Amino acid sequence: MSYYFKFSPDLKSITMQETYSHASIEADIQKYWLDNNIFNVTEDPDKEKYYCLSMFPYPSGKLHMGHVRNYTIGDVIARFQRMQGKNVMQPMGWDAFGLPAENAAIQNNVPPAEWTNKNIVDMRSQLQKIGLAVDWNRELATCKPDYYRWEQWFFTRLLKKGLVYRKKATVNWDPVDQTVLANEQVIDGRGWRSDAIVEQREISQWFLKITDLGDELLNDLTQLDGWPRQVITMQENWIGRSEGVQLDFTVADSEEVLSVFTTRPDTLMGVTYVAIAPQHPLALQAAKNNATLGQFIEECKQVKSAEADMAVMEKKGMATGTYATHPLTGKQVPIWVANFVLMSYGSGAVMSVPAHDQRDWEFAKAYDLPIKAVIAAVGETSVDISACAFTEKGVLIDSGEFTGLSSADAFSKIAETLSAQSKGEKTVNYRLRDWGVSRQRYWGCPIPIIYCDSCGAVPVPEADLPVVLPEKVVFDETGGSPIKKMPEFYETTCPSCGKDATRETDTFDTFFESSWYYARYCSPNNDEKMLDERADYWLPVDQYIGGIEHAILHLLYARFFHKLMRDEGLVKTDEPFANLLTQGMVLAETFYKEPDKGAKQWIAPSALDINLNDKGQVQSATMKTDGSPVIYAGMSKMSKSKGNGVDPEVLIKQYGADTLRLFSMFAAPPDQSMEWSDSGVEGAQRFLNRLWRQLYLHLQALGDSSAQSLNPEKLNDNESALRRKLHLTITKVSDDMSRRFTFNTAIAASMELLNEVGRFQFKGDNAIALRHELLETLVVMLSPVTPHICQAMWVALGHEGLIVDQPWPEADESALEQSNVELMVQVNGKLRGKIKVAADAEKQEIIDIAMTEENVLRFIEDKTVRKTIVVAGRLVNIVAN
RNA sequence: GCCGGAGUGGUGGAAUCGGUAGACACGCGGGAUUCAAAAUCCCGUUCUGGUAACAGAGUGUGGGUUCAAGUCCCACCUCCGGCACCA
Repeated sequence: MSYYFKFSPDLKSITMQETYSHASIEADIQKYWLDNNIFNVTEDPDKEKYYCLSMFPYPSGKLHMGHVRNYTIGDVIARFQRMQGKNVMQPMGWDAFGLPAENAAIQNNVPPAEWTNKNIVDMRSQLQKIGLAVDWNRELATCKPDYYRWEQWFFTRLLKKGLVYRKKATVNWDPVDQTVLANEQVIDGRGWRSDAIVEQREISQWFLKITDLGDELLNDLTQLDGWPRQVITMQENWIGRSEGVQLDFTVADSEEVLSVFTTRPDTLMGVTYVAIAPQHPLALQAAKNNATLGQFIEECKQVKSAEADMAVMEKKGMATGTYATHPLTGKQVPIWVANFVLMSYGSGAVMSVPAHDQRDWEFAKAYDLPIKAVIAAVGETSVDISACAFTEKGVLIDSGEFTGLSSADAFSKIAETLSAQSKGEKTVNYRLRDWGVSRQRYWGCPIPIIYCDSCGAVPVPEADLPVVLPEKVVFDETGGSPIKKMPEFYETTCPSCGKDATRETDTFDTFFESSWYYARYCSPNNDEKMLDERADYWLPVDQYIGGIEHAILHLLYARFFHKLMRDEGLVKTDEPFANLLTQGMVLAETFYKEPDKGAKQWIAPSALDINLNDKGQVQSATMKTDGSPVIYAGMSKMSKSKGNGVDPEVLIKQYGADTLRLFSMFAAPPDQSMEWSDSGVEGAQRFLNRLWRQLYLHLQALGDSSAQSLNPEKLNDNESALRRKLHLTITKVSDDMSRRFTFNTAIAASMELLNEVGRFQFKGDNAIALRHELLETLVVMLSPVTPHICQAMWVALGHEGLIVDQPWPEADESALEQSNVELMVQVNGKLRGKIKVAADAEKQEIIDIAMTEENVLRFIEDKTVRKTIVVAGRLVNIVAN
């Protein structure tokens, strides 16, 4: 193998050839970084710390472009911050529990642990080829007992504090495979393997009281000014704090009470029925003597409990035949079973005011229930209750003693009246529901609980932790959890009384692991404690980077967990992530064939000949194998199922990591989706080649002599303008990198500058010195994005050591000054000319010059000037008619 | 359905605080180099009219505010993300 150039092992010299080859350079530099622990960091109280974190990957076995994009964004930020002089920590690890390992186990007959561990090895080596500035000493995998033991311990602490409880909740039950299915395993209401109609089943599960911290989770969002506005809004809406009244309807001829929450107690006098969930005990009771009702309740079990499914399904209901007593009027209203009322949300019952709630209105219309208007519009607006519900606030009518009150007054008055009679109370309610953490799956962290007939649910004592998940298991076709069939796992004795007892076989939701990994990175290898004082140095995370799809669940659970850890004295801050950057998806072209019968068959673009028209659009595509035509389906998310993914490992081999990184950062701003383009990658490579060649030619011109120091005073006008451009570019790139995170425009500005350097005639030693400043600065500014080639060029420029330890360039204010500025001249808002004026010209002077501009005159000569507007440094607008 | 976001040339995108629409790149067209090709370099490239200068139109659709709107306001259309057991 021949090397175009070769580093000396100490990074002290390089023989630069005319053309750039990534092959040897990248591997050499990566090895240097790893061997010399360049990115391993320790706590240094004298330096400003910077914790840069990208969401850790699920070890699927194959790196995809989404990963490359995510980790490159983080890496660019980490390197940039290090060049700002900060003590930067960028860790990496594995979100290693989860469903895909179980699927692989069924498919390939490999135990999930073995499959996962192999994937981690493969993916680590793929990740390292991207050239990330990662401290690999901190690596963790959530499926290792030394990680998950701490969340088991923490769970038992929470249990003792009363923040954990057990209640029944619905799951998707596959009656054929006799197993619980994840939502994604239910397709059109059927089990993905068995094709059996899935039922909703109620089983006992563990919950964390996230609603206890609802107010704090909401209020502390105001601390997160480094988060995108949209994510804050989504979290606010998700938490959905509302103030209302919790009130009781008594069930006629019974001791039972139906407790309901309403945000509109002012409409209480308009209640004409009460709706309860199909699983509600009262519904089940009523069904005992009512076969039709029983059948309806059975049907309701077939609707998936996902909110989206609930929202679009047909609203159905049936009368129970029982009645509830209105708390104020004492009148009887019918109790209906409704398929849209969730048992697991609130008390499983709602009061219905069809006149003033659209969903209740539609239900009442469908089942011919009475509609009683109790709110009238304020002012002249008339309300037609027969067309739709009137949901605004207004003035109470037909409401007995409350008639005439405004909605706001009635809210308090009715709440007081209920309270005085002990029938209700003002309450704060959240849309947010408590976090169900039980999963009936194998590949997860065992929930550390032992069930004893005498003592109940007993937490596993600290000394017995961790409860280790057995890794040598055999999966059967149904996908049921193997540990549920392993007596050697679940048979145990009660820690309290010593009698025979049963271990919990459910495992934690994998969001449990991802809720605190960012903190554990700060205290690696501590087998005495979950976290230690090192976490106080690093936390909070200064910059968190990950997919927008995690905007709600993961980020909310992690914020919640952080507050729980704070209350336990494990961390000192209120919030885990000071700044958040949400990256968009990676898209690629998709093609499919549509067989006569059956579903679309997706074809990988690599298997096709794609014909473009003369405008470069996809015209048609045919199979490489037999020339048969396929259909172009536009851009969609890269995925296995659509076969439109590209393999980063192959691309790195072909183009190099720098080219791939450069393209990923250049193609779109990080928060937008990014379209994959083969020719775009080639364009990125061309740019690196041009940069390399410019530097090569420059160094050739210099020969053995080193560049003179630049004398800015002696530059001619063109040279000064070019130098001004350089320092403007420094300002722009610095802002793009640190504040805006628009790496695409930072790169574009560097390209623009290099284009000018290529066109410029540098004559004389001082001009050559200017070119040296230009190229050297470009190399430094591009180094966070393309660290390998820039390191090589840095050495070629005659420097020793690491470019990542160079200070970031600062713009020279004196280079930015200019004597003349160009202004646009508009007439009636339309651009008609351009003028050059002195930078300090007065307004009148500018207008006078603008008025003499030939093309401007054409548009104003037969008109009267009514107004002139001068925007400093930008434009002049002359209003004339 | 609910919550959040996005729509700009042939394409990805730029225009940061209401002030030059289309930076930068891809693609395409033309040229140079070459025996030829690849690679590289140079020029052109929103649309319409015009040799050109220039003019008119133009940022999903329809209205509005303003000297000035891709940017602000109202209504709508389409696409994307999330909706609690995919991660």
